[in-house]
Amino acid sequence: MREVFPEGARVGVLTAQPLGRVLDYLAPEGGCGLGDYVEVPLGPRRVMGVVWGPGEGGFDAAKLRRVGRVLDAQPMRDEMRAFLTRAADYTLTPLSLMLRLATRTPGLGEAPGALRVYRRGEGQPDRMTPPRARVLEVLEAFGGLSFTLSELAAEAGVSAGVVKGLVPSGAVLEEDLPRDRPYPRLDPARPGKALAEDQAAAAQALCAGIASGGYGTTLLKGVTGSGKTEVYLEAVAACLRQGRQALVLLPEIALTAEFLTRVEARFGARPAEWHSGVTSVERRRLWRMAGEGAAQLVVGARSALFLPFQDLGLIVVDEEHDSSYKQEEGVLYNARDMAVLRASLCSAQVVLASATPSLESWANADAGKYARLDLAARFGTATLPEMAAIDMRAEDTAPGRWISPALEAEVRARLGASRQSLLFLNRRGYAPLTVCRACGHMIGCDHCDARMVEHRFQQRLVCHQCGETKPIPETCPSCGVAGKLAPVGPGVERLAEEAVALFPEARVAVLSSDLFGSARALKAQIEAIAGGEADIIIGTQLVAKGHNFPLLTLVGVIDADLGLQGSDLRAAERTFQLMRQVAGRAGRGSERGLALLQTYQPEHPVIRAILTGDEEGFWRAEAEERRAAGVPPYGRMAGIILSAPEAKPAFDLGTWLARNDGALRRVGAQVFGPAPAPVARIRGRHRVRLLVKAPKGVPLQAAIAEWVAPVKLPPNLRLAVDIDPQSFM
DNA sequence: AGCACGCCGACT
DNA sequence: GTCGGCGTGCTC
Repeated sequence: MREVFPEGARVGVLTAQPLGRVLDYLAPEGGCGLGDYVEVPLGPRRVMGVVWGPGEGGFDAAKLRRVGRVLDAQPMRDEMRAFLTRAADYTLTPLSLMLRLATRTPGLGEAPGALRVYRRGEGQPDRMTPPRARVLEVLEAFGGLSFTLSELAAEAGVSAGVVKGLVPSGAVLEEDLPRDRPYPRLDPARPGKALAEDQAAAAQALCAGIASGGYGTTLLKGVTGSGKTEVYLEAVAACLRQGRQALVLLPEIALTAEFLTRVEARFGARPAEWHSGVTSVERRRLWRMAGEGAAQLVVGARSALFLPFQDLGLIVVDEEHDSSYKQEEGVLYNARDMAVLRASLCSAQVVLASATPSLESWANADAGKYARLDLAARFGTATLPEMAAIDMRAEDTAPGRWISPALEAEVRARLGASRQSLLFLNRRGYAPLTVCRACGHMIGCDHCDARMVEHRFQQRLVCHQCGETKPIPETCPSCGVAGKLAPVGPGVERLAEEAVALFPEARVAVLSSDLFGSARALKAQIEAIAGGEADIIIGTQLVAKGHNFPLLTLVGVIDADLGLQGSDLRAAERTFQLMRQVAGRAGRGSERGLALLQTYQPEHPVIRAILTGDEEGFWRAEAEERRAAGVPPYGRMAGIILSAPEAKPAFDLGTWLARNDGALRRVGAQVFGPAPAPVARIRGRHRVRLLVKAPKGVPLQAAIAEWVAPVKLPPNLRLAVDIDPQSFM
C-alpha cells in the first residue's frame, strides 16, 4: 500500500528547482501520499513538486510551510522514482533536472476541461479572401482533423480572427472536445502479416520474453527488408494482450508516417505519438493517459522514456545505434541505455532493433548480457546491393566537380531506364567553406569556433553550430577586397547544381532537413519522390533512415571518406553503419541495386569492410582495437566540459582539476587534458574539455562526483559531466 | 530556476 | 536626489 502522510505530518518534496535536495513541508488538509504531485509555496512563488518521502527533519519546525494542494493526477509510482534516481546517479545529473524531464507537460495539474477545436464544415463563406482560402486549404489537406484555434491560425499563417470569421457561415465548425480523451483501443488479436520461418522463430522468442513477465534485453539484428518491424510488432501484440503498455522509440520522429500506418494496419488504430512537434494539448493528454494505462502503445522520440507509464511491459528501441538517442544538451543521457535501466526496474522487455547495431550492443550480446536474434534477408526483397569503390585518384574529375565520370555513367544508364539514383553527401548547404581568394581568409562564425556554411537556397551563411546566419558578404571582412570570396567544397545544394548541369533532362530533388519548413512538407516530398517524381535524389543522412524508394537502384556516395576524418573513437563504426544504411536504399524492389563509394582511400580497412560486407569480421576487429585501447565498450569514459565567456577561467579550473585528481586515481581512472574542446567556442562561450578514462567496472560516477565536489563554480563558469560521451565534439 | 535584496552610475 | 544595472544569496 502506498505510504500516506496525515495532515500536518512532515513530508519531503522534490521540486524541479535546482536546489540539490528535497525540501520539508507539512502535509495539507486531507493528507497526501507518497508520489503525489503537489503544489508547494517556495519563497514568493508556488511551484510543482512530488512527495518524495517522509520529511528529513533538521529544519526549523516553526518555518515549515504547508503543501498547497495535491494535483489531480496519478501519483508517481515507486518504479518511476527509482528510475529517476538511478538515471540521475548514472548521468551525474541533479535529480531536479530529471524530474523536470518527467514533468515537462503543460497544465499537468489542471482539471480536464473542454477543448475548443475547429474543423471543416459543409458551408461556404459568403466572401472568399486569400487568408480564408488558406484556412480552408489547411483543413482540407488534413481531412477531418480538428485543430485548436492557435494551431490552425499558425498553420494557415493567418490571425485567429480569420478562423472565427469563418464560423458563422458554417465553413468552419467550432466544437468542444472533452480533453484527455482516451486513445482508441488497439486490437492485438488482429492477425499480423504472415511471417517467414526465421521471423516467426524470432517473434516467438520475443513473445516468450514478454510471457516471462520479467526483465530482459534482446538485440534484434536484421538488414533493411528483413522484416524487423513485423517481428517486434508481434512482441508489442503479446505485450498488449497481457494488458501491459508498450513503447516504441524511433530516432527521427519526422519519419514515422509510414510507421504509424503500419501500426494502424496491424492493430486497427493509431498509437499515441510523442515528440517535440506534438501540440501541448496532445502532450497533456498523452501524459495523463500513459499514467492511467489508457495509452496502450506510445510511439515517440527519446523523451517518451520519461512518460509516467502505469505498467510498461516492452520498450523497443528501433535503429538502436542511431546517435540521436544521445541527448547532447541539458541532461546528457542515452535513451538506449536509459531504456534498459527503466525496463530492468519495471520488469519489462527491451528490444534493440538495428541493421547495424552499435558496438556496445554487439559486445553486450557477445558477452551474453543481451539475447541476440538475427533475421535473414527475405525472399522477394533484394539483398544488399552490389558494392564497389570508385577510386577517385584514378578518376578524371574536373576541379569544382564531385561526380566522377564512372558515377556519371551509371546515373545516365538509370535515366534511360526510368530508375532512380541517389547521390549521398552528408553535408547540408551549398559549400562548407567560403574563402577569400585575395587574402586566404575563411569566414567563420562570430560566436563559435566554426566555419560558416553557405546556404544558397537561403542566400545566407549559416553556422551549423549555433544556427547564427548572416548575409553572404560582397567584400572580404578581413582584407576588404571585393569579388574575391569563393565557395569551397560541396554541400548538397551545390551537388544538385552539378547534377542539373550534367543531366539537364533529369528531374533532380534535394532532401535535406533545412530545406523544408515543416516535417509535413518534408514527408510529402519524400512520398512524392518514392512515387517516382524525381530521377535523381540528392540527400544528406536524412535519406539513410528507413525510407522505401522502390524505383531506386543506384546509390552513389560522393565522399565515403568524410566520416573517417577526425579523431572520434566511433568514426569507423559510424561510417560503417551509415554506408551500409545508405547502400541499403538501393534495390528494395525486386531488382538488385548498386552502391558506389567514391573514395581516395579504397584500401582503408573500413572502406574494405563496407565493400566486402564482412560484418562480423569488422565488428570483431573493431572490438579488438577498442579492447586493446581500453575504450568503450571495454573501458569507461566521461567528458568534462568547462565553459565560460572567457577561455582563461575555464582553462584554469581544468588545470586545477587535472592536478587534483586523487579521487580518480584511487579507482584507477586517468584524466587527460585540459584541452580546447573540438569546437572550442559555441555561442560565444569558450569550451575546455577533460577526458576521464577508467577500466570497466570501477565506480566511475562516484569518483567523478568526489573529484568535482570541491569546485565552487563562479557565476557564468559552467561544468558539465558527460558520462559515456558519444560525440567527441 | 526565479525572485528579492543591495550597492554603484546616468537621468528628471 | 531617484531609477535601474545585474552580482549574490535564499527558497522548507
